[in-house]
Amino acid sequence: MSSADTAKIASTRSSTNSDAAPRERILSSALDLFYRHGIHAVGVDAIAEAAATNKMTLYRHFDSKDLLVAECLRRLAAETAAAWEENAGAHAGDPRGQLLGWVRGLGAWKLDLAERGCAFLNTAAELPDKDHPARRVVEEFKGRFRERFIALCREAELSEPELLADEIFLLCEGARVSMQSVGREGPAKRLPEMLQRLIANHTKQRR
Amino acid sequence: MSSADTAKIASTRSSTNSDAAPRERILSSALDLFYRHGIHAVGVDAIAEAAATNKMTLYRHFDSKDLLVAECLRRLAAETAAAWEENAGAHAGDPRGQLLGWVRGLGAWKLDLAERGCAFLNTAAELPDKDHPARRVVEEFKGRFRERFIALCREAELSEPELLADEIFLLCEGARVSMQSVGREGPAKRLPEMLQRLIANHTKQRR
DNA sequence: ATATGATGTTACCGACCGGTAACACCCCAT
DNA sequence: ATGGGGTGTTACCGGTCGGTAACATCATAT
Repeated sequence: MSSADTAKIASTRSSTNSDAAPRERILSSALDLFYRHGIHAVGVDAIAEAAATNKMTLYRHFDSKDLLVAECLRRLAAETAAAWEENAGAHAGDPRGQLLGWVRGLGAWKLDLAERGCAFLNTAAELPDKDHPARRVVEEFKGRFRERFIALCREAELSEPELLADEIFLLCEGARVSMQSVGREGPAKRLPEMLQRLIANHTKQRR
Repeated sequence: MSSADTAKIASTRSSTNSDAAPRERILSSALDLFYRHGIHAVGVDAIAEAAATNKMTLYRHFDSKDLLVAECLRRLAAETAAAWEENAGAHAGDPRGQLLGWVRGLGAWKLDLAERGCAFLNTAAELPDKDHPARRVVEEFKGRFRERFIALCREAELSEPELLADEIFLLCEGARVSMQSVGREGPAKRLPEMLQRLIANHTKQRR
């Protein structure tokens, strides 16, 4: 189909994540390659090579490529959840602070290294099959993400918490996904500003 | 990789778009299949079969699958542009009416048949190569989309038109893309409400 | 030292996919 | 009728990909 795909895939495996267990190397390499090149475009051989191992050990740890994809997303979801918890810990008992902290973190770095958009949404775009193991991870992750916003908006006693949370959710989703179409300097650049204003508008009574 | 893919692809080619020129049938069939199953998952044979023709005539009209994908998106972009023009005509000289009209149209049907999200964004997710012919179509389309919002917000003399337009843009993008992760009954359901309020907030002077 | 488990190596299979060649066909204009 | 252009049919090629088999190797624990 396209030009040389596989040739230029195995690139940045350099020093990151060496001397870890093969399973971990495979997971992180796969996550990286899937994100940068897409799932269909990355073969298991390329993953194994990037992880400094081989296809056999890959299949000893993962039953199939599909399950590997799902496992990658589970790992990414866990990392994101950990970031959430960390942010929650930094603003314990202060839901509004948590919300604003998350917004600040979004602008600081989350979006800068998201040139290829959201890994979960990209996966959903590539795997339309509702029964694919990775799809369930995507849906569960995004669902939890949304619920977390709702809970936070409620706890912060902002007005119309559900509507506000969903608006925040959509803005975040749009920002990540827009990286790939209108670029880093596009609308996503002003996301923190939008979110801060939005939250301010829902502070105190009504608007 | 997955289970039987190709088997259940050629399904709904029934009565739609018969008796048209082969090129048109191929384009609309390809657009439909690409959207529902993803680009990588749909082979040219499946497209030809869905278009009630064969692979040879497909390749007589399109030099490669990649160019077919790009042409499909060009067609979709043209259709969307036509819808814009139609909406503009219905509210001639009334930019605010155009904006609200578009918002209303969004809630009415645009999102209902977008179960697989945005075709442009899905394509970008599947084709990370910046030089792919389809990517250019995606970027150009989304860029124009954004600019249209900006122009409309300016003409409607809303406050902070650029920021508002980008917020509308991100909300729309988020809504479409969220169809695939949190479903039709998720945040996207309240998109029109969000947009109307947002526009109202930027009407008159300041907030 | 030796047994055991995890890892590396090579080769291979079957399936699918994008793309092409060669040829038969059919419709329509002259 | 007789072209000729667009279309259908079949068969094929080269390459890639997911997944497996069989065997060699290495490290560690007892």
